[in-house]
Amino acid sequence: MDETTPGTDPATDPATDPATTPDLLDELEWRGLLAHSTDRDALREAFTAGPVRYYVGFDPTAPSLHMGNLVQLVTAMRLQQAGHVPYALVGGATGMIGDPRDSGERTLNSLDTVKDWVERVRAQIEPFLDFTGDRAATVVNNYDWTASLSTIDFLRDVGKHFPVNRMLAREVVRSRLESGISYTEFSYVLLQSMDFLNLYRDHGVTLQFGGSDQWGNLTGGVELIRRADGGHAHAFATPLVTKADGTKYGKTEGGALWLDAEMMSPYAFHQFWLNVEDEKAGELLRIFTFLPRAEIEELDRATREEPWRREAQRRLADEVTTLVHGAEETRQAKAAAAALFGGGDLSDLAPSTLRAALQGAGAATAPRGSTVVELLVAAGLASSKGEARRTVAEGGAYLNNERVGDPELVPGDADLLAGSWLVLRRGKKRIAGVELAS
RNA sequence: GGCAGGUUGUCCGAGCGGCCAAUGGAAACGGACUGUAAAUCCGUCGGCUUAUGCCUACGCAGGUUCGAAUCCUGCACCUGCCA
Repeated sequence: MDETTPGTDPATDPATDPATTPDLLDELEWRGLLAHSTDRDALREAFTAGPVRYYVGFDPTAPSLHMGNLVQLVTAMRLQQAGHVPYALVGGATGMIGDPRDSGERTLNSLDTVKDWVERVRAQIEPFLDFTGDRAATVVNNYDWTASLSTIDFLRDVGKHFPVNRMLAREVVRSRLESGISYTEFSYVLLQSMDFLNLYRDHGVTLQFGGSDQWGNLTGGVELIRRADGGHAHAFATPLVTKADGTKYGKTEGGALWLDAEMMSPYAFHQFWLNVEDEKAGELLRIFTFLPRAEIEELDRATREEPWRREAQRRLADEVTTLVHGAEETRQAKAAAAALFGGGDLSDLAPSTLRAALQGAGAATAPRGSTVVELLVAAGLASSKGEARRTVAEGGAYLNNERVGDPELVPGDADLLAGSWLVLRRGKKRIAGVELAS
């Protein structure tokens, strides 16, 4: 992460360019960020009345945040840039419980694991927000006010405000009644609602947003503030980002779209956005970038009229990768892709360019004398020798951009690029470098 | 606590003594076509020194049998009905 976040660019910063920036609520609406919300007019009024303190939570369910969380991070940035005050909550407590999901009961993580993930998540969140000035962000951890809470207090002060019949009516809960749901997960909504109440009381926070799967938890908090304190708070939910066919993103390439560079290289991250379907490019530009309306509409037009140029995808990939990994990593990812997908002869590339490209795409080492099958496995392009053999048999294996027919082929010195490198490819897009140990 | 049903490969879901590494669908992967897009069509889809071979796998542990995902016993978990 570096300082090249779009927020620091005056040309795209809504807060410093009020003349071209419509009302914040209109802006969120235009970007398709309001999947659900409490009273919109009330929310609009609150936004115009003055700085709103708002919060968004991140549960440590993994060592890194992912694409779904990025929607919230970027949205939090938008609100801050529009003059409102962010509170980012890390779920040290809620992460110990786990919110109910359709796929079934979660496995509880240990306290140590959750604590470790909390710190990682906190570190990931911080670069996205501005911690200076009069709208400085604050990071809070719900473990701080939950850990010492007694069961009796919890049941009297919080539980009393939750009618079980209403809780049972929730979509997730209903869907889980057949397959089973523990009391622990069933109670999750109480914890998150209590978070909102606490932030409302102690920090004057009056708005919470989150993913649309959180809608029940968001309204739970609004309800609780009303019942417990007679207060009025707002909530909105961002849409679930899906592929053009409605299925979830991140099922390819072996898992979720992680923000952590160790878990997903900036190159792979950049490639993901670059390969987005035409129909989704505009939507994703609206959600994930700070490009102004006119520019996005121009990119929409480009996609419609000259889809093969993929201008929208290129711009999307550059913007989002820069936001998450910084300008330098983005430059390298692009350079790597240009070198590897350039279509030219790989041996024409300068050794330094090739090496840098392969480092970005993924590099491994293997002993000399390895067969193509062994190299594919070493490069991580196949998970077993059997799979590697199959790939060769299917005509999907390439060595230095040449299709390989013999699984037992042993590359010789003449095949080495930049001294000791081989470029392995599986299919059209999956590329990795292997350096032969001497 | 009682009775009934269930637990199969990444997921869903067949199989109900040998022909089962296990039908089918989805996902995924590869090819063709393209634009590193979508759709479509074709192929692949447990592992291994590629083998009329071995290993691992049908909730867990035992047992019956020449032979078990399939039968028996115990255990665990899930669901439903009754208390």
